[in-house]
Amino acid sequence: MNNTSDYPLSRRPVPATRLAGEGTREKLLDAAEQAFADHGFEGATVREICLRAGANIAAVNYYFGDKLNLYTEVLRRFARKLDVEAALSDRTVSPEALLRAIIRMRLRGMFTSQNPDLPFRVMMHEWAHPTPAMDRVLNDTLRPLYDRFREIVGAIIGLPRDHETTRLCVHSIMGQAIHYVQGRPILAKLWPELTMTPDQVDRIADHIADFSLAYLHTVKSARRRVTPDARERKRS
Amino acid sequence: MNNTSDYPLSRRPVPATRLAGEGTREKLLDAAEQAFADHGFEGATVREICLRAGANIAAVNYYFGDKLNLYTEVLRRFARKLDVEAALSDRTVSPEALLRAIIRMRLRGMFTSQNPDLPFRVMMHEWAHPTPAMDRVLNDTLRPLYDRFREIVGAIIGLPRDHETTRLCVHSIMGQAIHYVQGRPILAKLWPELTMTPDQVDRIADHIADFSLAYLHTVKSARRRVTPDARERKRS
DNA sequence: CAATGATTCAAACTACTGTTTGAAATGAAC
DNA sequence: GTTCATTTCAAACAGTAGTTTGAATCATTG
Repeated sequence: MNNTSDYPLSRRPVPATRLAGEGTREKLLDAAEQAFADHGFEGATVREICLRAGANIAAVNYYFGDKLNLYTEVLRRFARKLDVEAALSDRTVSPEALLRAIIRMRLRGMFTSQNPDLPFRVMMHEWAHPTPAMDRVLNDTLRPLYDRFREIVGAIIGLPRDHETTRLCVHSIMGQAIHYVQGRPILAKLWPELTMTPDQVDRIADHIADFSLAYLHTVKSARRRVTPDARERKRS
Repeated sequence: MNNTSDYPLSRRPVPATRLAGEGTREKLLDAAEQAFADHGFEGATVREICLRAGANIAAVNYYFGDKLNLYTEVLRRFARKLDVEAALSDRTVSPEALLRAIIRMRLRGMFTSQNPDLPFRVMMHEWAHPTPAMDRVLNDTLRPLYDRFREIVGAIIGLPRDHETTRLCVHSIMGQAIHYVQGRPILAKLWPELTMTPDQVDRIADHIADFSLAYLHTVKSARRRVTPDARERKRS
């Protein structure tokens, strides 16, 4: 009764013959992706998800046990798509170019793909209102990306990825990008011309890269001017 | 029935003698501030607010008609505190110093004041999940601050406040600061050492100022190198 | 003191949430 | 065609939300 981890009891044997069944399970996941991306975990309702999936209200509990398990499954599916982030593994280009490419890719995924970047939108909800399902995804998916991103930025400024300056820079960049997602509703009112056309999105991405690299290069050259291993400048 | 704007029907005459009554109304507002700052509009419950105010569950409806009106009133009260932003009006110091002071003040208010900056925290919830009450506050309170901030940044880079570059820079700065508020729960897991001590908060504020001014000064000098009125650089 | 209006209170009401239930439909295997 | 587990379904359940109600309390006024 307490154990929720192994839910689809009836589905465990996988009786080698199910077509319609697997269909609604998949449809539920698709509908749930959309709903959770739109309204977050608490905002999305099981009824809405089932309605959009063309399934009965009891379908969620039948296939996933409860809403949280469905949500966890959605996060897991997202994780599989996210973690094979092609650009993040490419070590042949300069870290500066990599940084620019990552920023652009993220923003494009958010605003210009035919159906917007659902994984990222769900993450944004988590960012503001974390759920119990977050811990696992955080460690499995988000942290590797975060660590890799710190390495890239660290490479640009010539500091280890654990250095406070590196982390502050990483969060400055993340903050800029996330801002356009998190604050979209209010941004639209504060800046009506911001319609997020593909052109505009690319310009925003370039701006964030330019804006950030200006400081990163400052740190880099400041470090060059001092003797290496002298890490106690900063915080004048 | 439809009109919700003039609710306290029974309170309109203000019969010149009410002490206990005004007391609970004020207590409700105080409790609501805290609750809305903690959980946002939807997350906060009327029952919790009344409990914290030591009032009956019906008190909210008696004094404010409904939850949304109470919330609007809270936002209005915040507006009165926010809009006389001392630092924002000071035009004697350099815009750079002003920018730095504003960033520091905001972050300090968020993380180190004895009771944290409730207005700002409520705004952060609005930022992610806007409510119908937002429109009025947006125009009355947030937009003037936003416009003034654009002027300050515009003064630094020598561009009008409506220029796209100015706006992009403004949002880059806002994004950085908001990031530490919005993403606090997840930041705490991604970066456990970030305990937001007063020292650390000041260091973050300085970093955001340094990070941003690096680019702003780039734009300024880039504009100096070209003939004035030539606005069509940028977006190489 | 009686009366009047403002305020408080406990309880119920309505609506919505996630969840459970038990019967009905489905479809493959014998 | 019967059997059997899987899947679907409508309905109800339990819990919580905001809101309403009508009587009880209180304070002030005539």
